[in-house]
Amino acid sequence: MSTAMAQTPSSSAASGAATSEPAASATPAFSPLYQQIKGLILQSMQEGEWKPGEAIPSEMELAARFRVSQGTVRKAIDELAAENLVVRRQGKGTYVATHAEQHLQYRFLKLMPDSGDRAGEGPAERTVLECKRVRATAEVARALALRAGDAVVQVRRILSFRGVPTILEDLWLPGTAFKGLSAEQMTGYVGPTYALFEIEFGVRMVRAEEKIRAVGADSAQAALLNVAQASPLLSVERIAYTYNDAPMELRRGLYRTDTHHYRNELS
Amino acid sequence: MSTAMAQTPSSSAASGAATSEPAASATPAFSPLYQQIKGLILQSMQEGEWKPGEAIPSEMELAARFRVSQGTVRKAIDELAAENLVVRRQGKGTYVATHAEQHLQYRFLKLMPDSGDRAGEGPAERTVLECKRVRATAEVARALALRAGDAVVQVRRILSFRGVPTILEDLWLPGTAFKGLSAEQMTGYVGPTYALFEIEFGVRMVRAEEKIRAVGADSAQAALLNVAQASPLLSVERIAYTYNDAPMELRRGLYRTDTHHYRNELS
DNA sequence: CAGTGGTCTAGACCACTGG
DNA sequence: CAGTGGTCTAGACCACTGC
Repeated sequence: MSTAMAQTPSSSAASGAATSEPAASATPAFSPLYQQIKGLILQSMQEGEWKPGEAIPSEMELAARFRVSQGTVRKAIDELAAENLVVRRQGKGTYVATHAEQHLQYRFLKLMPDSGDRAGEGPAERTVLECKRVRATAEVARALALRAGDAVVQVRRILSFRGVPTILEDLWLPGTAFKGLSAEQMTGYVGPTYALFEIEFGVRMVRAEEKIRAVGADSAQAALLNVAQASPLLSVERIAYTYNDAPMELRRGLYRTDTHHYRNELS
Repeated sequence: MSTAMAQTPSSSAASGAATSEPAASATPAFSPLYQQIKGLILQSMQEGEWKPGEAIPSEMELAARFRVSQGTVRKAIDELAAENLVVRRQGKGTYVATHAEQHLQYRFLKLMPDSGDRAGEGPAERTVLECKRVRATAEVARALALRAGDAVVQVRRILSFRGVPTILEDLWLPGTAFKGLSAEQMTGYVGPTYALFEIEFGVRMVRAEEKIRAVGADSAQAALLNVAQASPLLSVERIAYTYNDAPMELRRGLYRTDTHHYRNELS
């Protein structure tokens, strides 16, 4: 699996060399060893040393590589696991999380059928209405941390369940990272769209923020979703981020909530 | 538990560590020591040994009490902290979480002003329209795990921000636990409603589930929220639970989302 | 069986809080 | 200063997976 392990530039992590930095930069920043280790593991994941779905080295190996105890590596991995960046499997190893896994499939889609059984509904049927390169509007540029006018890929599609159109959504993706994304690709790919992004473009979405509103369907939207004009719909605006908190997708969804609901758990 | 080793008094931690309590025993399943400790701490919180806002014993004290190492207690508390049941403060101690704290105030209210600054908005102004004892409908009974016809307290109120009515909500609470709840109490109390529930009725909400939909305002709702009839509103149905996963509140909110939005973070 | 993650211990030291 | 939570280590053993 992992190739060479010599590549550990800051493996000075050895003897608690945490603190003493040149006082020049006003950063008294003390960060615990395990946080530094976490950062190094994260960095290796970003750089593709271990790809989504692959196993990372065992705790023992990582402890040796970073010259720390297994417990310290463990705490670093604990945090990565808590953030869903990594999945632990007892007796097997620790794996880089991926959207291409059955049980983690719809991690970002909180819409559930009122019956509560999403599995019984089968996979969503996708209809791609549009997939084109355009220039970013000011708004899209702001959301994606681009400049207005930069190239973006815009996708419009409908998701249906049991043949009933339920979600109408528009996606905007940075043009450079998603060069070559086509309607055929988005239609034909079997599995979650985010898995396609991982596999074809090497972009893994790690977290997302959503702003939810109730809106009335305009005539075009109503026609596409097969509801009456002005019907109340759930508007879900999502910004999804990759590893560095870099925004990589803006998505605006309109959800029908006559047969489904958005489910959220608070704690 | 399996170890028979002298250094691993796991059984004594589970049963013998019950110190003064009756030790509900009947601990059937096998679970790690730290999970058992977590359960015991939880139990003490439920029983009111330490009340919301108070400090629980130090890790060392708990370790002695349960006859386990500090590390094991630490892992138990780590989980409780991750579930927001407890708050750690370095150098001071570990405290039972409470809704009566400034920075944890609106833990269950995800509606944000579009400006993003909820603090700048000031506290919500509450108008209680109704607070009465009624008999549970089948639906309310199901949500609260009661029997249809059982007594419940029903509250209807409006929350306004900067004088603008923004949320219309109905609450249903089990009649036995909330005997004596009055409109004056709900109006006059300074602080989150959940803090009032904690202090006056000893009921602490620990987690909640929400089902969100887009709906159109009927004429009565429209009048109360000062919007046009059929305006799209966010319908938020919440069931809040106490310690034992016992449902203690059903709440149906209608949120205006023309100036606010429901903010959610996915990971 | 060997190798992985998971639990538990014991002890050391660090960082923060308050009197 | 003493007491708290926070970090780190080293070593032991347990539970699970696969060969």
